[in-house]
Amino acid sequence: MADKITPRSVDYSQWYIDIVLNAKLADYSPVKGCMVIRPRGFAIWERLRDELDRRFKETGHQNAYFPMFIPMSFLEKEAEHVEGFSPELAVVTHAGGEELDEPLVVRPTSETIIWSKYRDWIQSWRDLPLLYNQWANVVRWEKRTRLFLRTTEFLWQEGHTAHETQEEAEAETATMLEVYRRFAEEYLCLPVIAGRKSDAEKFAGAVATYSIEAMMQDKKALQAGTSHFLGQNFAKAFDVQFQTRDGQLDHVWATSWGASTRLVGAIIMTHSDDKGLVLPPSLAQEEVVVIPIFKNDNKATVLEYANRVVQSLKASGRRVAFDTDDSNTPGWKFAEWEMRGVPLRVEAGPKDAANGTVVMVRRDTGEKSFVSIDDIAAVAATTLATMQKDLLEKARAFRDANTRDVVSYTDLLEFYGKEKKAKPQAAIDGESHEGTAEATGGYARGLWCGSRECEAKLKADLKVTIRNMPSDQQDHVEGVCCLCGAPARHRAIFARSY
RNA sequence: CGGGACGUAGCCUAGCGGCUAAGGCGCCAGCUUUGGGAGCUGGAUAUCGGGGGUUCGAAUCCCCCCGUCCCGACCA
Repeated sequence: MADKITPRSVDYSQWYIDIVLNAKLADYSPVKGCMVIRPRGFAIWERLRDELDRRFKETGHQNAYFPMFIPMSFLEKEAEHVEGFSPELAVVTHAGGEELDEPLVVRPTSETIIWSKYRDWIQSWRDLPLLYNQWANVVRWEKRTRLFLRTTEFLWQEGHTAHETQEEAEAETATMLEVYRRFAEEYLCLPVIAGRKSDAEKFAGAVATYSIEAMMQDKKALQAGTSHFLGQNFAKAFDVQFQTRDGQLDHVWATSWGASTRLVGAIIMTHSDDKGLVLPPSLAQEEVVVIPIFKNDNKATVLEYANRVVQSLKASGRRVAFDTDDSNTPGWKFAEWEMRGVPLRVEAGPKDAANGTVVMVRRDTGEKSFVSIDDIAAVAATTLATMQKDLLEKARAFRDANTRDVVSYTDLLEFYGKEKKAKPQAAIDGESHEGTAEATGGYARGLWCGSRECEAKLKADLKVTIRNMPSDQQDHVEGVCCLCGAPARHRAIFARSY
């Protein structure tokens, strides 16, 4: 098998690609910009999806499915929406051997087709709220793609809700942002900052966009989920009116919210190391791999012993892989299962069989311990629970260590380094490509006046953007904008981003 | 969409105008081994990314196209 994982310190982008490919999570496709998700990668998505779906249902949402083909004219009904998406649309012009009367857009998102139906389904305040979600694929023709992080076609869920009042819709937007925040932290071990996007970064057609932002190991930010307050924009575009409690007609208030297979990329980039994938136990296809270590003369004994270990773990509800292959050495298997990101490795050899113990090794820390076979199930359970907490805390500590408060433009310049680019080690060694952006900076937290000009200047000078304005940090915004010195209106998180 | 690098077996690489395209890893068979990526023997696998051109002769030189990666522009 491949043992080629480029160290992060040499080339972070290549490290990420090496992990995705070598851990067999995904592969390239014959169509540019698309990806094939392989079983080990899809298993992560499935677990993530099932848990998120559970949380949606817990908060009162139902699943539905809308078609992937959308009449071009639908998109054109909301001006900002079509303007935002038109550069990345895939359009079907021919079907059934004939040219279509009206081109069909392959959905880049489903607001328009969904609102065209909401118009039929909503008449009275008694029909509200409408809380629907769909799991689907969408297509956005991207110029520059990266496995999981930005692909032409990707999988996601999109929630679309309709409400009686503005307050109710805004509350829904906040509720779903909180669902994402908790899900990211509890289940994916991704510490995130929840907040509102600047106008420049908001969704095409939204009144306000909120996001959760995670920090990758190269200190760049990655948007891991979004929740939009759409106001009455789509209701007006699709003429969705309802009869209010006092007999008036009013347009409904809307939200939409989504998270995608990009989350898989975020998980890989947050937790993994130079040996391969590291996964939160919650997401791992197998939580434990049991590796028997035998010689020909003790093979039967060891396998029987190891099988007892496997049965004990399975009986306690663990997802277990049992690697009985006899053509590879234990060392090879250790490396292989580490690359695959299995959280716990249990080694059972002749010495262990004699002592009634096993060797247990944590993937995240490499820590080894000897455990009695009688305790294996209990110890595995507590160790996995600990790992789930530790991964979050490790990521949080990394983020906090790379977050700095800034008060002036000078601070920002110093933090991010003006146009600073480092040659990767490969280039220094005389090989290959131009420099990749050095892992400088991180999150800068500072005050902002709210002007588009300041934001644009920062992006032009340093490629740094406002990630969001943290919802829980908008009290006591007193002082001046760290960019222009005008009175500040918001506290913002700045970063380079994916 | 612009700039750069690359494309030879599943993967990595050699060959850079001349005979039957070479090696390592992996794969298959057998033997042997197994506590951190074992060893021996035998075997299979290449329209040299695709098309066109130059030439007596092209993996090798030229043109066009396609793809991947990196940088930029664009973008959630």
